Amino acid sequence: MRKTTIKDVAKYANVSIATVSRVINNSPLASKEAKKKVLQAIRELGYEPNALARGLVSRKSNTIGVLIPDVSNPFFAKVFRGMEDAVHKNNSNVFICNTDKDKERMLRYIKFLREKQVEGVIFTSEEVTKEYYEALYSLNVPVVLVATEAKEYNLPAVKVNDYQAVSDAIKYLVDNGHSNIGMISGPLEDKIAGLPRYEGYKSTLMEMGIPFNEENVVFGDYRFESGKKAIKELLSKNPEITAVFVSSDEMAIGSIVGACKMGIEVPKELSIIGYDNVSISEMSNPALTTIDQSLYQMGYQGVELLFEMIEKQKKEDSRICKGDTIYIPHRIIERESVSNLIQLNI
Amino acid sequence: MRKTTIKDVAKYANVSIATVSRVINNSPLASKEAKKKVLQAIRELGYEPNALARGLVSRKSNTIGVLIPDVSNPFFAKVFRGMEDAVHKNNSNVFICNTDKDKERMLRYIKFLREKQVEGVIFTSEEVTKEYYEALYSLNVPVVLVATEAKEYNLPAVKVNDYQAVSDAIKYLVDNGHSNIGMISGPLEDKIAGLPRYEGYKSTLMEMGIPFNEENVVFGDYRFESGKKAIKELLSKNPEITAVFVSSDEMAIGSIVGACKMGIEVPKELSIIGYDNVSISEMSNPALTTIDQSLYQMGYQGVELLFEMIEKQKKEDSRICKGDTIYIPHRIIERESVSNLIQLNI
DNA sequence: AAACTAACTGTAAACGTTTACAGCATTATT
DNA sequence: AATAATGCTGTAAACGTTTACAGTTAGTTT
Repeated sequence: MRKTTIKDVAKYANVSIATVSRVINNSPLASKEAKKKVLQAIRELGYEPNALARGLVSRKSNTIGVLIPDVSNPFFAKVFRGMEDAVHKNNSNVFICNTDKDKERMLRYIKFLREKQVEGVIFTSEEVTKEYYEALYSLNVPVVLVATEAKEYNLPAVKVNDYQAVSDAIKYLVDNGHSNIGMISGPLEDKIAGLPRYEGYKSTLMEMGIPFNEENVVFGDYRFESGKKAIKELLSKNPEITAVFVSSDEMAIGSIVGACKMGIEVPKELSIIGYDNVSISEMSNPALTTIDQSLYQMGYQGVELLFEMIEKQKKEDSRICKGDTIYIPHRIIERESVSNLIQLNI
Repeated sequence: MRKTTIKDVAKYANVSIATVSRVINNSPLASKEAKKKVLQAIRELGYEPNALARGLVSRKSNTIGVLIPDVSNPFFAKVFRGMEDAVHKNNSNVFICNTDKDKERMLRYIKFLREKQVEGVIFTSEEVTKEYYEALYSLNVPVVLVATEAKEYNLPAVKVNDYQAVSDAIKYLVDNGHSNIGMISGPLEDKIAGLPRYEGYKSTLMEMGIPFNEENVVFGDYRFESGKKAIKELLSKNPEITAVFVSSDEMAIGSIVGACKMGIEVPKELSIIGYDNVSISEMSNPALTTIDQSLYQMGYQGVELLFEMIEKQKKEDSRICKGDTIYIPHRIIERESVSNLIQLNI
């Protein structure tokens, strides 16, 4: 059963296909009368233009691609939701690609996006390796990085300043009277969210006149279970710790649960501050004090930037799409998992 | 900058575009020699076929649409992840549409999917109203329902049997010695997840010889905050309750937190069982005992079914796509939020 | 009344593919 | 030796749009 085409509409309305096309795209070249006839025909036949054909001749697919590790992870889910809303505000669509941080999947998807003639792509939360950069470059469309950056390639990016955010978190703990501060970090090989946070922790401690001690940091993989394990390890290495900065909310909640199983009460005996402000952080018991990354906004803004670049590229017909990193604001969300030692001592 | 096309490849390899096309689609009509020349040319020119043009002539977009309330909700995120994996296993792509349970958005998206020539659509977790059904029907492609059903329209669906699942949950509580069992339900106007679960609760209670009491059920909206509020309301109406079935995990975790704030210990003084087995249910404290819906599998299977139907429709050239509801298995995940009264009494 | 303009309309070419069809060697069959 | 079959190739039409261009009509200016 063939779908209704522009030809059918033209015949039905007794005009040429050019006129129909003009009406659809409401060009000023169509007369009132023609418009009326055509609109009527469209309604009666239930016509809907074929985006494939449109895209082919206009060279516009109205589609962008999003490369993201895993939408089922609450962190990415939130970021993606922001992206999606921005995409639809711009009357466009999005192909989503879960890469699982797998090289082959990533490369396959990039190829795929090319075939689909996407007009831009968002690359989320992974390190931009040389191989990835080349694949992206060959796409020949604007690329925006979200929750990651790649200064060496000069790609535009939207993220929070991790170093600064962690630094603020540590200062907050110190302001609350803590000086024996531990950390549960992501892996240091992770150049995006691992290393910079670790360094933020280390430098800020030193800046505040607190000696840095390697024993006070333990590593995890950002997930719940690893937080549960890590807190035990940390506390067994140094039971004197009164507060710990944890590199992700999920892992932080793991630490709370882990501490609880050890009979340690949060925040009375141990303060915990997380990172991300993912929705589950309000649901933990006690509710998690954390660094808000405005994930939704990060996604939204990344896509907005992408559309600006697409617009710009179209005008200038330039091939190269460079840009700086835009740092979006972060802030501390005070909930229940950090106690104020100073107040307590008064 | 024009992209490399099949013509460029043909010229470069000194063959006709038909031959190039044959090689790309590895048709047996291409000779070994031609294949070699063409492949070489493709590699050197970095050619990638244009999916828009392909789709136009072959009338295949290799794309399906997913209508889903909100991917940033962990429930849907998990379901969607299953869908996405199934889609990519079938060498296809997916347009995702967050409807926010908003009628206008839904209708707009359906129109949209039609323009994009999707070959099938997944409709998730909402009631199929007459208006929606008609919009979907006009798409003229197979539709599969996931986490919802619509017997009156005979649409194929994949979901768990809510009534049975709730019934099992109640029996489980009874088996653990509870007889004063409350419920935090979704709204009864919700024909998909509200009413059936409420009825499962009511009937099973009666079946087990426990009188049903309207006072023992309180309503929420499945979200955390409403669970927190609801448990207070429930307990104030009837402090004798020893266990409560809560219609979603998020709301159940809210109840745990709410109870805790009231100084009531879960599960020692109050048992709570949830519904969904969303990833955060392992992260609550105590970890939540719940009914597993295999969300990932639900999404995966829904998409698999959709592809089968697309295949079938292509062969039979039939317009109508009817089907039964496939109930996928559910099971009780025993964690820490339900206590066994019988064991305790021994 | 001729020439020009304005406001619209239709024809046809393009977009980048797939594929039916016809054609041409080459080999196999009579 | 003529015919048939096989294996491959290229030409051209189609897919459903957009849009440059030429054409038509009616109204305005001279």
